[in-house]
Amino acid sequence: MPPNDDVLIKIVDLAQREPAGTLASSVYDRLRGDILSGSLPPGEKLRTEALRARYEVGNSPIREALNRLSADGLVTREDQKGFRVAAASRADLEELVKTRCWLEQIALRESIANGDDSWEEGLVLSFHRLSRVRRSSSEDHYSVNPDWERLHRAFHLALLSACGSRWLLQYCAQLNDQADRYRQLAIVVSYPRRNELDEHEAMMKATTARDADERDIASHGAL
Amino acid sequence: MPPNDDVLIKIVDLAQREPAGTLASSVYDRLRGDILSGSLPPGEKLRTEALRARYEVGNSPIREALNRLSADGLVTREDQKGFRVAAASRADLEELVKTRCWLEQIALRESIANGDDSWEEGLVLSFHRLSRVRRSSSEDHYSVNPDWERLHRAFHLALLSACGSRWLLQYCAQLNDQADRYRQLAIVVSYPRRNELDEHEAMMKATTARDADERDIASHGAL
DNA sequence: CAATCAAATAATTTCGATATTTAATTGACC
DNA sequence: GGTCAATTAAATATCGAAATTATTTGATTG
Repeated sequence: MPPNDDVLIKIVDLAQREPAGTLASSVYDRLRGDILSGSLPPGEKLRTEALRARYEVGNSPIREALNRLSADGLVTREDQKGFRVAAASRADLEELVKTRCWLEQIALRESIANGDDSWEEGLVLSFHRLSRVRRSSSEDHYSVNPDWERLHRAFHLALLSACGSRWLLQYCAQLNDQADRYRQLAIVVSYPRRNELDEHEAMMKATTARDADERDIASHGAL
Repeated sequence: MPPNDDVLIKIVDLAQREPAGTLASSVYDRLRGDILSGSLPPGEKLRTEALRARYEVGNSPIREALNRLSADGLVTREDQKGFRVAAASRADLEELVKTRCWLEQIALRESIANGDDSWEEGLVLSFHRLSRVRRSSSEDHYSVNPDWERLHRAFHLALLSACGSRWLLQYCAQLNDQADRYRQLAIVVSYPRRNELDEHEAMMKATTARDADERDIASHGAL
């Protein structure tokens, strides 16, 4: 079983996403982005009609996207009552952070134990890409830089990509999404102040050195 | 935050499922059952037309069900190429078992640490219900007993239901589904020979006694 | 005979409209 | 004035057909 290469390639290439081949997938991507960025706030009712207007497609693709997102946990669905953006609360966030810690700890441990050369290469590559873009797309005030967000996500998943379980990897990705959303929701009030670039470099170096005891790696960016 | 009660009630009432309120949900349930039971084998192409005939509904509910199932990992989707029942392989099974161990270990540990009285009650109730139905619906040869399957699933999830993370719980449920499928796929060749009733009772007693060291609990039924 | 290209066929995806269900509003009655 | 029932309005869920895309078939050519 050599899933490492497959997974790695997939993860690394998460960095530059290909255009969606179908309307439903395109709507899925855009809707997902709008939820993660917070431009569709938690609890917001997602009416077919409004979304049709927003994304300029028929109702079938909308409905398909919503169904996928509801299985992802970004949208809630109630039979005969339609869809809403998933709620957000302090309690949910605590649950989320806790779970993310549990799972990423395992994934990182296994990744370090099993990672091969191509994993390390992917790691270095991901880091390099991440280090070349700015956190904010503006200089003075913070405004979300989509490139950075994508590369940041790719870097984190590259770390875990050799854990040997597609299931675990997928779950970590899902929890990452959720955490991203909370970060976006919170970010308007606190412009990031840490030196994240250095943090990321340290993470990479510690990891490639197989230094599993840097356990706070997993908790980095837990909001 | 008291999510325990909500979750518990939800888990316990997984035992008797309510009728689906919408066609799409009904198709989702039936299709899911047919995949888990193996009557739709791994890799099988899922053509809209064939499913329309099989479940006697229109196009839209089928498609919605398939989209949800694909996010659940029971169905694979490729843009412009339709849907298939998720593949099954020895390698996948090993990955699955490994992941299930990791996650259930955490969930059980946390459940034992956090579980309250109502959790224990739910556990006893689930066990009682499970103990009153037979593994096989026939006496001499094995044939799947849907009641047992449902109650078995509910019992396992009741064990983990106090883990304090809906995410983790959902992941465990998902992995349980996958394992169920593999069990069904394998079961034709090996009629179960263990005394599962006793096993389950031991699991319950060890757990309510807060005996976290019975670590092989988590690996029970790992196929 | 193998390979390539084009037409025909089949399957997926999408749309517009209809039927059903839920939510809101009105109006009567206590 | 408030509550409940009936009616209206809105939204969801579903259908059947049209449009787009993949696959197969068959003919032609090197």
